[in-house]
Amino acid sequence: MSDAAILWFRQDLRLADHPALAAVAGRPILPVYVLEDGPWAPGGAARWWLHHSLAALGRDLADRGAPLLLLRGDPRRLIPDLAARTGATEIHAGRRTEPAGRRCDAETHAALESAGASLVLHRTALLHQPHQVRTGAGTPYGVYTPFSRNVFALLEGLAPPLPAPERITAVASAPEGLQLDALDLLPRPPQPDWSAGFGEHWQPGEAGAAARLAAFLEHGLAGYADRRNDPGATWGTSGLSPHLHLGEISPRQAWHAARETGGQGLETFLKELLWREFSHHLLWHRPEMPETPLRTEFAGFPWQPDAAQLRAWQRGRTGYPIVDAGMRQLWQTGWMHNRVRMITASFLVKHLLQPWQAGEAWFWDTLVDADLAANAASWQWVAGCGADAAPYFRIFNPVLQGEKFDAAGRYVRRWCPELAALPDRWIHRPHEAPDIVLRGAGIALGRDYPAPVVDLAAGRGRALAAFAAIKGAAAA
DNA sequence: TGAAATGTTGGGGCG
DNA sequence: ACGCCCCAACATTTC
Repeated sequence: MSDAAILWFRQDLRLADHPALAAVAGRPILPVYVLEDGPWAPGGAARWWLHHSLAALGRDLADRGAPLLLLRGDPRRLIPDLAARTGATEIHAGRRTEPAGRRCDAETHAALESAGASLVLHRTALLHQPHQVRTGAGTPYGVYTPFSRNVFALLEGLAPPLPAPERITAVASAPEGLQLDALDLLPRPPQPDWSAGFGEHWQPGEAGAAARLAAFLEHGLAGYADRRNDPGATWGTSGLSPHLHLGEISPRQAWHAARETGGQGLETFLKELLWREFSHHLLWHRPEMPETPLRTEFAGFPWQPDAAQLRAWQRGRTGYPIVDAGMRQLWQTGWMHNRVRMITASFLVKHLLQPWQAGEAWFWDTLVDADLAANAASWQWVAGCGADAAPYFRIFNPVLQGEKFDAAGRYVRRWCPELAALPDRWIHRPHEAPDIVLRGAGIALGRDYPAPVVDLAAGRGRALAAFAAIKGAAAA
């Protein structure tokens, strides 16, 4: 029997602070990544990121002596097969929260066991353990505030991050690894490829993640509480979401580094990390969350699917500048500011009455940080059908939100440059601007910038009526 | 991690 | 000086 082990990378594409990697320290290992198909396989923008992240991990692993093996297919067959070929009896990996991943892991483990091997899971992606954290009543959490209070207390004893191993010994009989000149297995860019410009904004991979965290701690953390809601601010947010999603940096590294830096914005930042935990907690206990409203009365909600309305939203042509700026930032960079995600999502679901799943699907395809748990939980929160959701009648007015959070129009002018010459007074409401102002700014509505796709008051009224229609339907 | 409608208050113009 | 009206400004309620 060999003491060789397989290290199966999933959403933990790093070498530092990797408990599964640490668990096999000193043993010959075969690092492997499996590209899996399935209903929630990575979308277009996420595939761009994954491509570069795997290439970076492959380089780092090769440098340390154990090239990454990249496979495509069904792990329930591939992993036991690899175990047999290498003689490994232990396969180490990070625990997953996605329903398909959990099912796959359970079945892979069963297949391994019948061959005398096992799949050993570690906490690599989260700060808390969804299967262990419970309310006083023994039930899973459904409300953020008590959840965060409990987890905050638990994390007082959080162990420090683990160092990256300096050398990794490869198994003797390793199949051919990932070659940088043979990248054809790597995820393909989307077709048509809108991801060409993403590289100007992001550096996927563990080194890029570490650089991003360091820069945020230096420039962003102190002012985080004040600036995180200003979408035009320079260091308003951490920009860590895509790095965290693929585990190029662990939440534990971010948690400890932020606490060591300390200062004004610390609590706010830690709370945001816990929102990520909460989403995964919800998905663990409510695996239907990506497809089905958590509040059952929403099953009969009178959505009004409309391809043209959805299209206008997707392409940033709704006629409401803060919405259009957000959707264009998403398209051009693979990312959107959190405040603007809420505004655009609310607009789609409430003013346009499009099903939240349509927005969820678009974000899934276009966000580089698309995360099944966070995406589903957030859309349900906005739509009002989530466990801890905003009341349905809480409807964001995109004009007022724009004026409140982007008062100087910095964000709108950046992503909707055709509006740049409008004075601040009208930058969030071009449809109300006097003709002379529009002419002065060189804008003809309907030609240079769209007229509104919906009247805000009418859209609001329609949304409230739709909500009233399902009110009290739960008992039926 | 709302917005709009409605209600209340108080200063100031005015007869 | 006084009552009346207007209407910000703020508070409350309703969706």
